[in-house]
Amino acid sequence: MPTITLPDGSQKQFDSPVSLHQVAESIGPGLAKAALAGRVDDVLVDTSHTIENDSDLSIITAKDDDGVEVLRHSCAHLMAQAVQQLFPTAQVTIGPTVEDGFYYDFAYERPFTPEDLESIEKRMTDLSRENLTVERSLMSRDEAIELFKQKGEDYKVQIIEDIPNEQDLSFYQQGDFVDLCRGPHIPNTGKLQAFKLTKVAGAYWRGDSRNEMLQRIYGTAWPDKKSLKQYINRLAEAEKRDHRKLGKKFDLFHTQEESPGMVFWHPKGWAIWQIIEQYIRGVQQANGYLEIKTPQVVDMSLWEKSGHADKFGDDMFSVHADNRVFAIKPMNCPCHVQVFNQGLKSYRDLPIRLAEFGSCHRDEPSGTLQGTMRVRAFVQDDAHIFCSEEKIQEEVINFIDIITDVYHDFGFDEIIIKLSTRPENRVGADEDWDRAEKALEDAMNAKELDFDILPGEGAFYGPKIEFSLKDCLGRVWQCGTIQVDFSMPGRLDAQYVAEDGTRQTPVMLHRAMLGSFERFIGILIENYAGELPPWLAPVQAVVLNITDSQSDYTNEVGNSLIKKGFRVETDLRNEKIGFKIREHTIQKVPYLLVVGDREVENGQVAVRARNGDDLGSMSIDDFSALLQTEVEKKGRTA
RNA sequence: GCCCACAUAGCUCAGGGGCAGAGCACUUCCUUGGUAAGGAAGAGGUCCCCGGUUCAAAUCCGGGUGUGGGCUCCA
Repeated sequence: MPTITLPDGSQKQFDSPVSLHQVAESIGPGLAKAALAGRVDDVLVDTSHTIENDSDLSIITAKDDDGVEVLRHSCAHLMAQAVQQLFPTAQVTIGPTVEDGFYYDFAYERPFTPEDLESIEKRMTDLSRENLTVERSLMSRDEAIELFKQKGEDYKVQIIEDIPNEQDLSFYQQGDFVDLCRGPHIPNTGKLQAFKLTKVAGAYWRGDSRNEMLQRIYGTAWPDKKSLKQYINRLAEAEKRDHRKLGKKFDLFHTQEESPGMVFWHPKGWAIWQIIEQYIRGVQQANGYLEIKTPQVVDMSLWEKSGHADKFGDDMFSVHADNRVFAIKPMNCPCHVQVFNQGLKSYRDLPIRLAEFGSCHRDEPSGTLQGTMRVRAFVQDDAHIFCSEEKIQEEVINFIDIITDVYHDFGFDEIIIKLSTRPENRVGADEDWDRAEKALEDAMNAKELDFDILPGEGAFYGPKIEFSLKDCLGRVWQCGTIQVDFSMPGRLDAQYVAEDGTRQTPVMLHRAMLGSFERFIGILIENYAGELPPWLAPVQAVVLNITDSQSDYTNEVGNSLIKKGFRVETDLRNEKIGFKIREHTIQKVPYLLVVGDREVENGQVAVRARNGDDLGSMSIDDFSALLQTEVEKKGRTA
């Protein structure tokens, strides 16, 4: 006689064990129809699940995140069923949900083509219309192995064999298709109304690059057609913002075959770069950093000593000269230690914060390159803080203050922070790790920051904090980091004289705010969809004459603004004013200054904002003041 | 690095075993026009590279390079 407590606290009593579906029906036929699964005492179950004892229950529909998750997972099964009907020799492996959708990996004798995807999707629609009941059943491990062996599903057999023997396994059957699955699943395939297969790709069996490659089909699924459409629109919007597309459109940079993974920066792209570099330089100067510059090409022996050759040798470019082998530096840290090592340092000198806009090259695998986001040559806003262990926390707190400020200046309000702790393979004593991890954690708690802990994800030489930005489309980009390093100062003989006269090895903190300029500029372009705020815009204003007769005045206006330090161009072309306005508006120039006879006469400019607003006519000084205010706001909206 | 797709004018792209196409951009001329495209003419190509098949290859086949989407990787 179970008493069931619903999320609103109300209770229902039943004379005998009831299924979730029956409970839902007792509440209302609408809910019964919408029910996809349920949560009984915090365990997700199918609607067919029978409740025997007093329990808390919430019915899950497509309005719940869990419901959408179930929907997507079931959609993966639907796809697998369609694939096996169309391609009977295809073997199923795994089919989990991912953000916004799902995938399923198949082993098949040939790759699936885009045409295959179309027919699979069509079959899925048919199967959904058949409204097949999805039934759960239990089987012993041995029975299950026997069943899948019979079906020739070698991969499933492997999966089942890895599951401990004692537990019974649950299976879900819909029509002719049965799959091993923990569930829960939707009650019938008719619930799947809004889905689309998106792409086919290779994926290694069990995610290991030594294993064979399977065929992965990705799909997306939503509670209704409208959400699906919104999702597709969101993808289209993201594509429009693609930094590679906009980089070309706005003439910021290009790449070419002869230099894969390396960027040719054009004047406008480099202008953005320089604005950012000068800004970061200013921030660092204001916070006790000393800027340095170290060589690109350094004898391999240093990299052997630092440990890089051993661990990253494959990723390092090298050059030969004088019968020696040199590495093109993949990181700046060993060079920074060399600078630290010049001259005897006292504890009074610490902390020493050495910063470099350090150009690094890494021979990344060709398949990983992507626009300016993942490249083989990049510049980091890198710095290394040499300090005593007691100072770690203070330095980390300072850094958190600086980086939050910097991100706000760039218009990012949502910062995601993660602490990565000791990995299995590591150097340094456990007590050192204890203290370092605690220092990082305490620093973040002192700043009252929310953060996730990623156990085992730290670098081999120390724990780290990673700072990621969420852009306006909700995408997350890892940018900043601060990492404690117990290893390198010792390996490279960094020392200082302590208060008691003994030689001590400093702790080194690796830190970056933007990560790489290449990547950060790519992120900015996509976040702003190319519509950079005035402080970052490569061209802040264009002065346009209406006819040739105003060209002298146009040049005067342009030059006087350039002299004030603004980035301004003139457009004297023999074109109609509407044409010129259109072109520069498309180029996302923040302000267009139109000059006709009226303006010449009054010594003014007619100001048009990028969004089309007419700000009226004003003097050049007034416009300068207006632009200056905008520039000082940086990316902050408040 | 692995799987799949793609590579044609400066850009976006169509075409396709038999003289290489469009729109925009570019050049010249006309036009001097007040807030998102004025008009006319012209120029522009090793159809990514190397092989093969064929009377004939930009087109079909093989290899390479690059790019895109994934996988692995990302100190």
